[in-house]
Amino acid sequence: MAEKVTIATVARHARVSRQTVSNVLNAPHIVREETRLRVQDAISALGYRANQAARQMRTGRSRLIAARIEPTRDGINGSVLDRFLHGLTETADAAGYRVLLYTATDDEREIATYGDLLGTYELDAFVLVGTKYGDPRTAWLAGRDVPFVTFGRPWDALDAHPWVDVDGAAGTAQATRHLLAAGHRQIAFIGWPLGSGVGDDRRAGWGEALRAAGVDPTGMHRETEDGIAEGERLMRDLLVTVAPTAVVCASDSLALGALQALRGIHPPVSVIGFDDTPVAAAVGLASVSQPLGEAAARCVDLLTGVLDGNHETPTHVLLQPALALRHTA
Amino acid sequence: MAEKVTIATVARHARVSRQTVSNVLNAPHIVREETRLRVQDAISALGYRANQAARQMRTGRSRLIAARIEPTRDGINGSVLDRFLHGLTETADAAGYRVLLYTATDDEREIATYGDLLGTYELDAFVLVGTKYGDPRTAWLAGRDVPFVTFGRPWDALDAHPWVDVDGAAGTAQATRHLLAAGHRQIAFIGWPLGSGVGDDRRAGWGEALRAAGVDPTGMHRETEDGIAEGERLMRDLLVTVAPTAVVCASDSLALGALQALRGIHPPVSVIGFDDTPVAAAVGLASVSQPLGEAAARCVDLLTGVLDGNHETPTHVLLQPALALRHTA
DNA sequence: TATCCAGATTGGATCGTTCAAGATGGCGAG
DNA sequence: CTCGCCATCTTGAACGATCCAATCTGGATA
Repeated sequence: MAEKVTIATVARHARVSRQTVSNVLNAPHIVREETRLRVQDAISALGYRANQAARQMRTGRSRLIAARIEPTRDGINGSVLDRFLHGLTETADAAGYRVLLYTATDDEREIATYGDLLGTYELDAFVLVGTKYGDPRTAWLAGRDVPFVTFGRPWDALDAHPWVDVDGAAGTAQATRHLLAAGHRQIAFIGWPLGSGVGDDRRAGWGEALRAAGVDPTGMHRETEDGIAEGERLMRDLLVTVAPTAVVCASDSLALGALQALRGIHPPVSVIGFDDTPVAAAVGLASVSQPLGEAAARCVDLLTGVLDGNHETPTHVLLQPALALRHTA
Repeated sequence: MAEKVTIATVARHARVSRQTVSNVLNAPHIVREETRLRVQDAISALGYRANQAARQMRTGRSRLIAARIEPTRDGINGSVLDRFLHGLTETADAAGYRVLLYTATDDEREIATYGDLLGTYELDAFVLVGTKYGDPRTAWLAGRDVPFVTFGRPWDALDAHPWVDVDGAAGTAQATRHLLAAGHRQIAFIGWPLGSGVGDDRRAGWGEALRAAGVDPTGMHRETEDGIAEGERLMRDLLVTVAPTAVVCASDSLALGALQALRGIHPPVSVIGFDDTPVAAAVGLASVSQPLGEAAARCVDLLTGVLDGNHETPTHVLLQPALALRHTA
């Protein structure tokens, strides 16, 4: 087993002091070029890597970002988080940060976990996915000046903290316009109960697109909890009440349910889902696709901006989704 | 902002020395009960949390486990990793460890990342998902005595390192027996090219179950890369060549392809997939379900066993899958 | 030649914890 | 009574990096 290589080893090898090596790493511009090159040679020759624990003790920064991983609930939307996390890990890595996972069963426990992570690991920042009205987690973090970014807008106070989000209304509007352009006029919407920021946003995009085209959306939407069975139930209801020729859904789960309700129906009713999950791709369901890798990258950008004390960076980023067209639309 | 609470703060508050506080935390049995309680009161009164960086500097252990997160390839199987990671995070947490994510595009880079993570963060252990014949990653880790566990057997040397796996052969055998019991005799198999450990295992389970029932599996299987389109193609081929009444697939992707090829075919052909992904649940595809949470928990068990120097724990765990029956079988 | 200054380099202190070794006090055996 | 032992607790040093202040160096200036 090779001896442990510390900054002192490098210093001896390059015939300089520890501090000079440290300067080469943290403030290269104040070291004479000749010396700098000698030190860098020694670093690569010895395979030196700065010990993060020691560095952290002095600087108080861990270069660690925390992200929550949830049990996949209905299972379909799980892959959204999966892809987001992948992007986050990749971008954070490039920025010199690592992603630490945590789980929690409820808000209270999650906040307790924050305290634990901050106290023991001195985490630099948090990334929260999905926030709700009056979220106690963001309030707790903000109250302690802990840097964090949310993927998802804080619907009740847009300037409360940095966030990255995808413009859901634009997505459903785009889907609706696509259906309008295909000649549809009876375009229904299946979404989530009133009062959820994301759900209301997606419904609003559909309604506005219809009104802009001179079509009255009144009575053409239905609300329920997420899930395939629920989607199927509401689609059956729509069929007998308003007989739409197309439907836009707030999620792929709902859209899949709708598809099942529409099996065998003629003429075929167009369906567009939301999230472009693998399930959608698998069954050929058209869906609104969120740029998750881009969203993750922007989260890291915002965080590094805050962490490096760069207050000029924007604190809100709203990305545009794309429509993934498949044979259901 | 409250002052930073260190072990010295606690020591003063409880009127003992630093070392006694440390002993209460790490070796409670050598501290007199009265003293121990006084210290514990001080700890909770002050909200003290041991600083991991300082601890790590002294002990050389980070209480960090690394796991790789991959971009979801065909998208369907991504959720498998997702669920595994969730279980890993949860169980590791309970054992006092945290999960750190990393990504890498190829083996060489992944190994470079190992060096980085070990050198900079002094990671305690790695969890690898999926290994292949002659995997350079496990060889590298083993060569440096880095503790690690794989989820998936090392097919070429079962005793090379600790692993947890799910008995794929048992899963396909169970699926096949279910079909046999339903009266099928013409049961085909769609799997992956010969030479992959996992693929060969799953095919073997199917073949053995058939032979055990006195049915000759010769000519009843087809091989291809994973994917929905490929599954569809091979199913069409099977239909015209051997006309099976049921088919077992090595993955849900292949099974979904098979389902598409079978749409409208009468009498219906039964299909059973593998992995019980959300897609399977969504479309009603019967599938072999892996106990992913259990697998993750066992991985953590094995790792803590190795890390705590407990060499009596078993080093291999083979879990049994369950059959999730749905309307396709 | 002496002085000064900016830039480069040096040694010591420090972060919070655990390890190793030493101090204290009570109790039983010789 | 004294010694040694055990249980318990305390003290000093170390982990590996960065920060701080002091020192060194070489060239320009008086």
